[in-house]
Amino acid sequence: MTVRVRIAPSPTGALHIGTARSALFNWLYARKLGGTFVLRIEDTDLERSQKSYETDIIDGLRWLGLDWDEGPFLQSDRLDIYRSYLNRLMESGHATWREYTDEEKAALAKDGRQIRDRVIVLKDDGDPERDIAFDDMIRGRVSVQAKHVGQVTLAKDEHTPLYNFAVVVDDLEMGITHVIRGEDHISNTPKQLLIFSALGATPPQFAHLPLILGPDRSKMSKRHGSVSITEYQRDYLPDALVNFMAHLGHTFEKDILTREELIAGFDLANVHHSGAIFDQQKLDWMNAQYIRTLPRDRFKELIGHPELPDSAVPLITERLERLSHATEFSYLWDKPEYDATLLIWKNDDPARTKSALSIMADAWPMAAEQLDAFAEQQFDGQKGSVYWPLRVALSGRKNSAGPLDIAAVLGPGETQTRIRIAIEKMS
RNA sequence: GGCCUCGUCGUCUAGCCUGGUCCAGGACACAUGGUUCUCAGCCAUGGAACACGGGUUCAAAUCCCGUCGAGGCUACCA
Repeated sequence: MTVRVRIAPSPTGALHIGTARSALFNWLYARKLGGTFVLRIEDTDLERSQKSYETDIIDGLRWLGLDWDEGPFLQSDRLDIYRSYLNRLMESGHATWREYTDEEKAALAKDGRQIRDRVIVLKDDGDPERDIAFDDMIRGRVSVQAKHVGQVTLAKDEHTPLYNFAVVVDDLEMGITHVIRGEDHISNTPKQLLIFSALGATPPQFAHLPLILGPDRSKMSKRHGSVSITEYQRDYLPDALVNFMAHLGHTFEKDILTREELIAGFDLANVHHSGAIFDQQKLDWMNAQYIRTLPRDRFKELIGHPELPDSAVPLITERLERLSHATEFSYLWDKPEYDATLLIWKNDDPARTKSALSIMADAWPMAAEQLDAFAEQQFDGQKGSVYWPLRVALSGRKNSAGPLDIAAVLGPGETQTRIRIAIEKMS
C-alpha cells in the first residue's frame, strides 16, 4: 500500500507555525516512504475563510520548500461530494435532523453565534458504554467510551458540511492512509471514527503530534508573539526554520541536518509524546549556522546588497543571527554617522587620537605589522590607541568587525576618506 | 466540572520498551577564563534535571499503583 498523507489547513488565518510543523512531519513521512503528499484547503467555514489567507498558506509552504504532489484541493469545490455522502447517510438511517428547542438555542447563542432551528447529526444506536478506540502510531491505544464522545454534528443543512464530516469524506475520497496532525485533534478522532464506521469504511492510521507550546506551556498562539510563517520570512532561512521545527518533538542524531538527512532520519516511532516549547534563541542559533554556509552571492542577494565584495560576507555572517539585522553592518556600504567622542579609546588624550588618525591617513594603506609597530613606537604599545579610532572611523560603531577587515572591504581610497572625515570631526 | 493526553537540566532532548555500564549524556541559553582595540567567532571550564509518594527487586530515571502538576478538547469553528 502506498502511503498517502495530507496537510489540511483552513484559510482563516496566515500559515500558522503549528500547521507548518504538521505539514513538515507529513512531508517527511511521505518523502521517506515514497508516498504522496496532498494539500487540501479546508474552507467549509465560508464566513471565516479568506482567499488572501489561502494564498498566504500556499506561499508559506512553498517558501519552506514543502512541496506537495496533489492539490491544492478546495473543499468549497467539493460540495456535491459531501452532499451525496450526506444523502447516503440519511437514507441508510445513520444521519438525522436534530431539532433544537428555544432553550437549547439560547444556551448555544453565546458569542453572537447564529443558531439554526435544526442541524444534521450522526445517529449512534450503539451501546453508550462501549469503547471507541484507535491505535495511535505515536501514543499507542487511545480509547473513549461512546457516551463521552458527544454529539457528532455532520452539517448545518444539506448543503453545508461541517469539519468532522468533510474531513472524513475527503480522507476517504482521497485515499489518505495516514492522518498525521496535532494533538489538539485527539478528541475529534472518535467522532471521525464513528463517521467512518457509519459509512462502512476503514479509517486511516492516526498519529497525533505533540503541540508547539509558548513559554507558559500553553498552545502557541498570537499572544506568545510571532505565530505565522510570514513573520519569520524576513529573519530566517527556510532551511533553518524547517530544521528547527523538525526538532520540536523529534530527535535526530545531530543538530544541523540537510533535507536529505532529515528525511532519512525521520521516524514516526521517534516522535515524542509531550509538547515542546518554541525557543527562539535556539532557532536564532540554528539560523546563524545556516547563514554561515550560504553561498556568498546568495547571502548578498538576501540582504539586498549584491554589490558587496565577497570579502565582506564573512564579516557579517560570522556575527549574524537574523537576516534583518544585517542593517547593523551598513558601514560596509554606506559612510557611517557617529559622534566624534566615540573615536577616543578609553581615557586617551583626544590629541593623541587625532595624531594617530593623521598619521594613518597619510600613511594609508597600512598592514597589521605596520600598525603594530606604529602603536609600539608612538603609543607605548597601546594598540587600542591606534586600532580603536581607526575602527570607529571606518564603522562609526562601538562594536564592529576588525578595522583591517573593514578596510579591505572598503578599499584604500574609501578608507583614507573615512579617516580624514574622522579627523575633521575632531576639529 | 467532564473526557483525553502528557510529566528527565531554564529550553530542546539522550537514556525508559529489553531494570545494573546513569552519583543521568549532548545541544541552546547562562557564568568564568583564554585569544583580542570592540563585538562576534573559536577554545577551555562550571552551575543546572529523573514531579512526589508507595510498591516489586540484590538493584529503578527505567516495571506496577497512587498522588500532584501541566496541556488539549468540551461549537450549528477548523
